[in-house]
Amino acid sequence: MSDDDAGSAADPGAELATDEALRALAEPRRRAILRLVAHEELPAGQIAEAFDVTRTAVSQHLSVLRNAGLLHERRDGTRRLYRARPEGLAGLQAFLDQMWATSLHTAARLVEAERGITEHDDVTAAG
Amino acid sequence: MSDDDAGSAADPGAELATDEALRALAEPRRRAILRLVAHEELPAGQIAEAFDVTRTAVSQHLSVLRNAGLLHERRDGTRRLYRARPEGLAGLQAFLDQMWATSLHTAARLVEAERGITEHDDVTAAG
DNA sequence: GTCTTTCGTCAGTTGACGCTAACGTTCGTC
DNA sequence: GACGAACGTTAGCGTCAACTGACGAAAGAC
Repeated sequence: MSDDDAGSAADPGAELATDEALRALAEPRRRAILRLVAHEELPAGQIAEAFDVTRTAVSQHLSVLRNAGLLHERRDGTRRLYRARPEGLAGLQAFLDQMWATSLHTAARLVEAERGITEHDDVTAAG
Repeated sequence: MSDDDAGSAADPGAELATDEALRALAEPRRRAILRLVAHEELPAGQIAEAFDVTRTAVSQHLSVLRNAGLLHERRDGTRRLYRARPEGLAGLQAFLDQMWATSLHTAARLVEAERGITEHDDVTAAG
């Protein structure tokens, strides 16, 4: 908490959750897994069969996704059924919405300011 | 394009753009930079001063963000002014929206199916 | 109790990424 | 033309993350 944290978010807790979710989604294979279990609930083995990597790799991906709050796990005997967890995306939605609104507002403001310069009008409206 | 691409998106081009944007946003410092230039247009040097890493590191982050389409660059003499580019987030918005809708729909469907099992009623409504 | 199935976890290796330091480039000034 | 300022780029290094193979744990079948 010094002069280092330049663009800090309003809620640090939400930022941490967003960080995990973002890091989890940054991997293409994890996004593929998420898309797979977004359509239907599937056991780990069946998810692993959909890719040409080992079960181990898929299992680790599932752990990352689950820790990020993006996956819902349900036990069924020896099997573990997974499905996407919509709530896990809420933080990202909020992050993107705020970023979108802020940058759009700034862009509009800059365009207006530049138009004021190029047209060389009186800038009584500004301020 | 074999049995490997399990959860392929509808538009492969959009997927590539989403991948770059997601990888760019996975880094906390890059998100901080993006938040910084979302509020106002800033030269590279001033952005670098906001963090306790070298100009080089910040410059590389700026490159990543720019290549991901998340940043707008404008020359002003020797200076280069940066601001967030809202359009770059559009692909992510679409990705999240679709994922959200699909997983929500699936979750509702599964709940309904399980309710049909537990209540053991006639399932004439299903289908 | 024993065996099989399903799945997670633990070392170990390899590739990717972020950081620093040094150098090159472009622009403005005198 | 020479100099300084503002940035980008490259090479090298350390670290983290993804992958594989081997092992362990939990649940059902016999």
